[in-house]
Amino acid sequence: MRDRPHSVARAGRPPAAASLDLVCLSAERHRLVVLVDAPSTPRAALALPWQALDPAVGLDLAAGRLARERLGRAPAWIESLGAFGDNRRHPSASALSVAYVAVLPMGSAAPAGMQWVDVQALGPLAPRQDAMLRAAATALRERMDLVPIAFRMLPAEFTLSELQEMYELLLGRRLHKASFRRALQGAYLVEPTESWRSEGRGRPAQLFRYAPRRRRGTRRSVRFELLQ
Amino acid sequence: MRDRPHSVARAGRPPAAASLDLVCLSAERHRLVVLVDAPSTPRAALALPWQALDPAVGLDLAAGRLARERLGRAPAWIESLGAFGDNRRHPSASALSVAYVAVLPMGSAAPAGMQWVDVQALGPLAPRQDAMLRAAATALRERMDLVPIAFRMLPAEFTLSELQEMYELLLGRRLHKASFRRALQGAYLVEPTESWRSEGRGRPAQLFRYAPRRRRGTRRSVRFELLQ
DNA sequence: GTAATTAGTATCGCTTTGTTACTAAAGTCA
DNA sequence: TGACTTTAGTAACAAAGCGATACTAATTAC
Repeated sequence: MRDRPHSVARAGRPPAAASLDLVCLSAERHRLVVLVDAPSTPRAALALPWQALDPAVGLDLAAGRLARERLGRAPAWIESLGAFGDNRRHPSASALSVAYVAVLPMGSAAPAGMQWVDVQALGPLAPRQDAMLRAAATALRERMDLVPIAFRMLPAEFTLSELQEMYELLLGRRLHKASFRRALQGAYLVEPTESWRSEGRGRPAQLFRYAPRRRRGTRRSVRFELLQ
Repeated sequence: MRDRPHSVARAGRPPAAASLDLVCLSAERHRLVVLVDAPSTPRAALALPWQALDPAVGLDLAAGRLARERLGRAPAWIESLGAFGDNRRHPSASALSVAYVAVLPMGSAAPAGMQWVDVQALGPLAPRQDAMLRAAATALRERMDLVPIAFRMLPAEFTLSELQEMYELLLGRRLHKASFRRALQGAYLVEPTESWRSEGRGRPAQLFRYAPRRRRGTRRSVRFELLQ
């Protein structure tokens, strides 16, 4: 077994001052999945990938490196999730953790030594990492209006039904097909490709790609209905 | 001069592993203001309030205490802003900082030894604290749809014109009076009081208070227009 | 008194949105 | 082959939302 960062704490050396954790999310068959280290024994506790925080390296840079190292590729999107340190246990035994949230397109294979796990049916996670996971899921939902997260969780070419299903997965509710497409068209965010995909039964679907175009900034009224 | 947390670094002792910083925002005459330590000399650099992070205390708890200590009262709203550590200088000389953002109602007096400063016309701030301030202003704008931030930046009783001006200040654009009030009424967020306020010229305005009522969850369509 | 100023509302027309219903193109199965 | 099912995609209508203009109301300034 390779010498993983875990061993810093496991070996009994003084725990690092802080850890850097990665919540990497993706989708699989209408389920939100998170990337965890494959447990060495079937009953071992699961853990999000993490490493000791190197004070000499900037956070964004260190998080990007951690992601590329563990994923074998750059994530489709990564952003700071925040600091976590409310006395909840963490595999590093550190008092403080800095977490980043990242996404991969659905269907990405799990890197060696890791696996995708349904966030709904997730085994025991250290309490602080559990808080990170819940914060990450909330962050995806709250930021998908501002950042093209749903598009990043799809392959480069996708059908509009896949896009709508991704939105439904992240929002946790059903959307209306005609309204969804009308709003999407009005936003000039996608462009059609020449390809069509036939997926078993039914009419083939046209493939689109994310290609946002400059459009008139139509600032809308204030939304009060999400408050409280 | 009292022994401020600053002296931890200034005295030449080993810098703390991390700092805990507070970006406390409020409003003054259509300007967003931030609370800074009053400089000892007129040309000294300004600094956001901060202290060395105690690893034994949870982050939310420590931030709440720091706020109450420095403000002399609990803030009207406080929330984690994130971790900052990208090699930018910080008064603590620490490699890592955890920041919280808080708001006080407009018109709150600055505590002793501190002052409100217009965020637009702000003197030199340590680069990392400058990044926190910009992140805090962005966080207010992006989260005011989900959290009643504008209401927390007003006194308990306020006029609808004051509320609209607060929204305009945070959003950075003008809003339409009739539309604003129609949307507000439809959301059942405020209730009128018996009081009216006469503010110099013009017709007196009725005072309202924030009193959100249970309302039918009218989930709306997806917003694509803020993307990219 | 009249004018100016701010608060608050009514109404109109346009846009956005939800719904129902439709057409299109594929597979399934008798 | 042809009826049925399934999924993709669109049309059309009604209802709701929204922006603009214009109005009334209550106060101060003169």
